[in-house]
Amino acid sequence: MTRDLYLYNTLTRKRERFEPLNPPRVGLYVCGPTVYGDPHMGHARPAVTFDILFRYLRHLGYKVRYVRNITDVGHLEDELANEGEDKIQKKARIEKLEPMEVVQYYINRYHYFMDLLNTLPPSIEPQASGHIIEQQQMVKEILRRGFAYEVNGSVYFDLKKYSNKFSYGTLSGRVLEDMISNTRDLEGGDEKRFPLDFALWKKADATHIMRWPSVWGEGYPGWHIECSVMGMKYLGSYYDIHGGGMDLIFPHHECEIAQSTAVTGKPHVRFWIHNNMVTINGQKMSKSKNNFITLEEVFTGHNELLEKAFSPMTVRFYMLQAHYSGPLDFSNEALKAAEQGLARLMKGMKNLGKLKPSADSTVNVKALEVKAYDAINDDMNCPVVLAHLFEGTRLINAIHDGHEKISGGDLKLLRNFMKTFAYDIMGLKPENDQVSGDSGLSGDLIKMILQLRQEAKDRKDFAVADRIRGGLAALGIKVKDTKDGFEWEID
RNA sequence: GGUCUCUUGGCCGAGGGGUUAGGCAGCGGUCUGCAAAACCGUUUACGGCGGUUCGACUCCGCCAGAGACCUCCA
Repeated sequence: MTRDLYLYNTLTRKRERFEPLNPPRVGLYVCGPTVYGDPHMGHARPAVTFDILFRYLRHLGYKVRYVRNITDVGHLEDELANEGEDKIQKKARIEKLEPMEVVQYYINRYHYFMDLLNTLPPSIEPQASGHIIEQQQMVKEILRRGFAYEVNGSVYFDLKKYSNKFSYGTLSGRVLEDMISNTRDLEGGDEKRFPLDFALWKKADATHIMRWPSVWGEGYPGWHIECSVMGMKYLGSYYDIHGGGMDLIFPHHECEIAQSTAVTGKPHVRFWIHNNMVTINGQKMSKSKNNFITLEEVFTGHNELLEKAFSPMTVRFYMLQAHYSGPLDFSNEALKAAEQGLARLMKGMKNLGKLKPSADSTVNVKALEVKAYDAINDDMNCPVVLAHLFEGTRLINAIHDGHEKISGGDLKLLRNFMKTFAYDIMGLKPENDQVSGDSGLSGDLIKMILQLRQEAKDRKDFAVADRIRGGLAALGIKVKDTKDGFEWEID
């Protein structure tokens, strides 16, 4: 019934059938944030993308270990030149905080906003700073195997030596020779034997705060080593899936592959999956371009590009309306459209509970379910899944209005289908449940006032009825008349 | 400069050689004291020029435009 799941593998540039290496277990590693700033729309994309994958793999019955790292050390401002400050340390200096204070603050922020987006927490969320010893061990092992060298207390990966035995650049489709001729700045760190060599361990100079003792002296790990180390520590030396933003393909993931391969002699990941970028006016949204919009700004509406606040589910829905592999352009209009669409879907979900079964069905629920599975199995085609959920919504409304009939068995099937796909797999959830207030004094007061308005309407005193409606509207309470009474909601 | 990708109707955004994506907006309608909401229905789309083909928006070539990576960024 569910058929096979196909995923696009960056490594082979093909869609491949997914099969766990060690069923029923699945190992999923995703690159998490570097915690030196507030999470923005760009961080939400991989979080949502791989949340869908996590949810769907679990839905298929796999025991998934989902590891998403936190980078809290070693990420320099300028990686190639091997200089520039550590991102965390820079923030700490500016804000006059302990580096770990910065880290903790942004981890908390990240968790808070990811939770609002209804992404499930990973099984393990390892921090680079908590795995210094393991990283040192791996660096030692790479050294022992002759794929690295030490200079003045720093250790660099020896790409020339590596590329004699293995090929570097397969993930990003690059050829080492081309890269040499095309590298903008061949000068870079003078300690390196070869310009494209990258740091595994860096000596900490006198001003560097984040430092750990090692056999090479006091220092800190290079950026790429943490993912090799933590992925293999928790998922084994060869695991199912590694995900992240496509901007990480080069050099981060390429270096990760090189490090892991240097140690085990083999690649460490079966499927590489990369989500595309969130753009704004067609340009990538990023820290360095300073064109990013934080999730807090979106959720509060405090940004000049936004004319109002948008809810977390609206953002989630908006992301799911595009396939993860394509760019997604951010705009107020797109979010507004998503908001309306989501509202329609959620109203359908609400009507679903009110449907009454008939003796027979005039709708084909089974076909709908099959199509939805086909869509999600086709490289997580969420836009098409949503299209089928809207088809389900259309059916629900038609049944609700008496244009179609549904049998008891089919109704059960339809409820299960809609809930499974909308809630369990797409990870959507109802929001704003203050409608038709049942909560507290103000809710009761509004209800009483509306009761009076109803009575005025019943005796055709529309002047009074309109005055009440207008008065409530001025207070931000929107009244909607229904067949058998009224509904209200706070704006 | 190198490598790669993209160009779909008013907007967002799927898709694939011949058969309805979907959402939003617009328009028409149902309902309603009015309004709002809701629901139903609905309009001409595939950058340009060639080629392959019985048939291409879908494959190939060229041109134009946009973008990504080649420093850090999800």
